[in-house]
Amino acid sequence: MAKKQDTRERILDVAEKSILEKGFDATSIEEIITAINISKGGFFYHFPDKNALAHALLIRYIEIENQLFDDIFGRAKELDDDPYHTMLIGLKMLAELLDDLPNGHPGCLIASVCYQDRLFDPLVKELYTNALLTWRSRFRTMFEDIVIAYPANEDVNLDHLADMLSGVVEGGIILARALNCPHAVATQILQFRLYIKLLFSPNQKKSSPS
Amino acid sequence: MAKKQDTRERILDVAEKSILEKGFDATSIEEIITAINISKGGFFYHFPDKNALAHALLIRYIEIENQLFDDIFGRAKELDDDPYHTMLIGLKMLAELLDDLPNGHPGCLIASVCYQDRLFDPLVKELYTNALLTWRSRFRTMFEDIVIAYPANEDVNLDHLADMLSGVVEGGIILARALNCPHAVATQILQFRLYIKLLFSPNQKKSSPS
DNA sequence: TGTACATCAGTGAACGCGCGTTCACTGATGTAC
DNA sequence: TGTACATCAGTGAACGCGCGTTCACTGATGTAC
Repeated sequence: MAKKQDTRERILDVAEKSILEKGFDATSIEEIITAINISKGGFFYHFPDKNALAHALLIRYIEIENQLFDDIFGRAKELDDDPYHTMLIGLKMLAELLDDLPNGHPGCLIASVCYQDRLFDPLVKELYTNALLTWRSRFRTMFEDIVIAYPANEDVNLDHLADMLSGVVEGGIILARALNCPHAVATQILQFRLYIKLLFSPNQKKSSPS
Repeated sequence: MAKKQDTRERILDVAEKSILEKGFDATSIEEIITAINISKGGFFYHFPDKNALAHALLIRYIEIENQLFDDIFGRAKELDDDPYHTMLIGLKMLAELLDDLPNGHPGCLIASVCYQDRLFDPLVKELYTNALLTWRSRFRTMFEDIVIAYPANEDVNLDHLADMLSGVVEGGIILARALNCPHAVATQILQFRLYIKLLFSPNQKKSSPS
């Protein structure tokens, strides 16, 4: 039972790594079971079919991501509970954390899967659509708190702003991979942080509408 | 000969569409030739193997993208050759253009391929790394021109800033796909535009260092 | 404590299907003289 | 203008390999009495 969970986790680990490097279809069950030394039957004992693997992988990935956001922005709030500064601290911590990963961020499962969405049943797409909507409302709430004390220097849609964090991370990961530069994720988050800083900065005049 | 180019283009068209939906490995030669009614031999007359297809696809994609940037920012400069305003106009035009596509942006081949990079030979990776570096230097040059007349309100690395345009577009496309919202690409570009606007805006005080 | 049975976490052989690639051939068009 | 030959843009059958999935079986552990 401890062993059951263990084997399952090992399947997920090695599958995730391979999927991020080659995509879902090119990741064969054969290669997964070879890597962790079990038989085909062993794999199908844990997952009814290959699609269930994608499903389980995404659930695990989203959970970890949520935990990470909870931890980071929770800690940021402890350090300074002014909403504007909580956000700036959290973003800096997020950038640092992603920059300190040994081999850089390995890639986002959501991006990988959403560029292959025709391979999966609609349940899988629903899974990551909901995750993105959760993140939108999480960060939107934080921006709403900011706006109360720090009116934005330009008209801005808070949903779009909240989505931008997810978008900048996804884009940063693609830059990191394509440019062979793991630091790109952190530098892009810091660009976003600067945008937030300027947007709600109290010590500048409201600029004229464009 | 007109026909040769025609068949080749039809292969590329249908392959690109499928690759953006399912990924490279899951896109079979069988399905491509069925879609455009040629035989297997017909496919292999145009491409020595499947990898050559990816190569040709990327070359074509990058060329089109370059042309698009030339057109948009060239036109923007015609409208207002002050570098700050050229940039703001170009970004708005880019957002509008991507928003007007009938079914939204179909996806970025570079993102698709870089999330499956173990499938390809190093030449393919080199191709899109170079493309990204080209775009970096293109936009960096534009920002250098801006900075002369409009000193930035915060310290910023112009390479990172230039990369951010590519990153925001990539991230925006992922948001658009994952949220079923084609407009996300445009809204994210407009967020980036607002960042640029604030960063170089002349009518605000320099804020204190963080 | 011993025994019978059930469940868990797999094994390993077999299957049929679809894939990428090869290759001998072909009919239409272009070129040389 | 006619003929011979070359090239172009494919056809279509054949190949072997690896894939996802099924299934009868198994040995270790847990549970009931």
